[in-house]
Amino acid sequence: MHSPAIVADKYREQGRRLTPQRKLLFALMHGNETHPTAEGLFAVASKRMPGISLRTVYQTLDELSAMGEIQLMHCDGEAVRFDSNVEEHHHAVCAETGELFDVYVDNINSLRAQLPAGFEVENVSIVFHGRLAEKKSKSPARPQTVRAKTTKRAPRRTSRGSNK
Amino acid sequence: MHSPAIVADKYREQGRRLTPQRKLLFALMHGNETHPTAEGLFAVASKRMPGISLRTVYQTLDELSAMGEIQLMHCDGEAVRFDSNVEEHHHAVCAETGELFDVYVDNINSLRAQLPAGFEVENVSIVFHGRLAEKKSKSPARPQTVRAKTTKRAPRRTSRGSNK
DNA sequence: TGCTTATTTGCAAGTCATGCGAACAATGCT
DNA sequence: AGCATTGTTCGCATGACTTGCAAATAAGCA
Repeated sequence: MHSPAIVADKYREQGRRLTPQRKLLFALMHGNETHPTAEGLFAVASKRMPGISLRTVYQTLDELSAMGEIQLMHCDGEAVRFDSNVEEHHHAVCAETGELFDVYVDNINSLRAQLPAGFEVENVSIVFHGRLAEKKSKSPARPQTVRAKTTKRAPRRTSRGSNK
Repeated sequence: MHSPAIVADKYREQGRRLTPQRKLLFALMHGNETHPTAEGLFAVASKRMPGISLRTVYQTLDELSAMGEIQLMHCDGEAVRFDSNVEEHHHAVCAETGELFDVYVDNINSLRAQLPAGFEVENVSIVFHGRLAEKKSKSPARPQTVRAKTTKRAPRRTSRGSNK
């Protein structure tokens, strides 16, 4: 996502108005790597601007995504998460914490996939499910070859609806 | 998913009862490659057994997934789809029709991914988004190299809630 | 056949999102 | 600055998809 100033310009160019709510949300999303849900962002925004409406958060996020400034990301059956990173990238989800990380994969084209006849791929999304080992060493992330346990994918549980 | 007879045995072994509803649903899911939603399966089941409850369909599907006979599959923000294929495989979604196809990828381990430090991958899920070209030739699906347009991923729309 | 206990059902309730319209406020103009 | 115009915000209603619950049923067994 572009800087708040640039996004503001794009807004103006489109005849949209710059409200305090929008300014706040631009700032909160810029450089945000937490992949927040609307509710999550709303919670943060509410601290700085009590009274802001969840409806406005949804609305602004929708605008930003329509403008290509952020991306929507559905993970399992959870609430939509918003990603300020619009570069081509993928994700890793920690089964422990639910945290979501950006992952860059540089050789997607080398995948050998048995696609249906006549299927034209427009884009591929890859999600690595796993968990963060108890952080012992803190070696920086570096390219590595995936080594997924070749176990059958464990039936993941859905989880929308009541959870009381 | 195993044959209805085998699934029935597993049910009996677990002290579960064999009801007509369950038998029907076993039969409908066995070999089913349409990745139906609960509502979809309910619609089909209702024809053969008017009066069957959507609640029962959900319940039976949950049991089957808990027993590892089927898998849950979340695609974008849509309703959960149930997959009778529990082998390790992936999916392709047609943006045109929403159809979902099984895809086998044989060299996932060769992906070069920049994962967070200390992230242990348990499994990877890959979804190919694209569309089925107007079926002109009908050459059988054969292994091929993915050739995704390297365009930025188009912001996909979420779509739950009203659609009236 | 009669019991015991698992199931089925229908409805209420819950979560995440969007539709809608009235009250508000950013902009542009004078 | 004052005012009109029209885009925005906000709260509530509505909607889609699921799950919780409890009463009514019906498997499986003696």
